[in-house]
Amino acid sequence: MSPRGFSCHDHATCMSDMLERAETRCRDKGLNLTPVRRRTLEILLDEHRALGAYDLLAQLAAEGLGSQPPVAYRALDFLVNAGLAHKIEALNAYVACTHSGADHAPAFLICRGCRAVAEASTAPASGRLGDAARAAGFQIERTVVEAQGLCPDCQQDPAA
Amino acid sequence: MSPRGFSCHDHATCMSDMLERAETRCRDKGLNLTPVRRRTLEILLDEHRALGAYDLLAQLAAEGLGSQPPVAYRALDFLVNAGLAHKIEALNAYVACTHSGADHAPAFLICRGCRAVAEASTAPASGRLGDAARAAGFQIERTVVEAQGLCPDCQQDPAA
DNA sequence: ATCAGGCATGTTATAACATATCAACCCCGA
DNA sequence: TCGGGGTTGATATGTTATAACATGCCTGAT
Repeated sequence: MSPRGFSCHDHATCMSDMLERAETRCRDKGLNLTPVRRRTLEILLDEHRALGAYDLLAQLAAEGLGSQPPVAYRALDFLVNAGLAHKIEALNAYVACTHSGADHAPAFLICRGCRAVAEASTAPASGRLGDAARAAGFQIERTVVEAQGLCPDCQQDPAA
Repeated sequence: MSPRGFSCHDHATCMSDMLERAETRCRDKGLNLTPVRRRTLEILLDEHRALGAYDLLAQLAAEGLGSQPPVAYRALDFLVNAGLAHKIEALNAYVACTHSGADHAPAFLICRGCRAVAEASTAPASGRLGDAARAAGFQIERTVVEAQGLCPDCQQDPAA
């Protein structure tokens, strides 16, 4: 499970690490990590928290990489399909994937204070939801598992 | 876990049952189940699947119960806060609660074919996500657990 | 060499989801 | 009767997401 996201870390190394993995992954899978897509991923990695599509778009626009909504949504779709980013349904926002390995069923701890997101893995079909699905004859294709609350830092915060 | 929603049942009885429970619950808690709120719940119960706020609004409007978005959102907020309905985050849509008991941490099986929704319960802090949260010092306040896929009926369907 | 096809991007417009704000009303208790 | 809380009415706007169509660019087949 080892979540990531609420702990201090060498951010520069973390980012370059993840980017490199993303490039390898795309090369291996025949995917085209174009400048807009790469830059979108960089922004997500850099923030290390959930960003709305329009937040991203503003950044991209400021850098001359496109200013209309489809630009952001296309880049995000690509990243999500490539497994390099995830959508946080409870926030309508997006985060970079921090488990750069193979396909996985992600689960998230989402801080309502700072929108920081820690990613963990779930066993999709195991557990009680899987039992319920099997009992009902329901075929699971995708799972959304998100816990909202306060991260250690924000628990200290007066604003909390 | 016993999911509900993909099985045949006596719908009329189911509805009147749930409505009665909702009324009892509101009376006990000093909540005011007004006509708009009650009708909104009825529509959700009747459909037995995820409805968008604007779908609901259209129904309400057709019945002369208000035609502007706030009408629907207020009613839905009330029902969600009262525990009589849930929001399906992955669809930005709403369903009637089928576990009319006390507060619970719901989990959903959502059919992408017909938008039918079965509700189950999760143990919020148990399981692997709870482990990860404790390990990270994260304080969970709310969980979103949603599985998307195909219900038994839609698995047969040619359109699937 | 050229042209068809795929893929990425540019551009405009609009759909779909959600909330802020203020006014009016109604009921109940002081 | 006055005032306050809660509900509704109404207008406007904010936020998130996609449809639809045009353009450019590379590449491989002929």
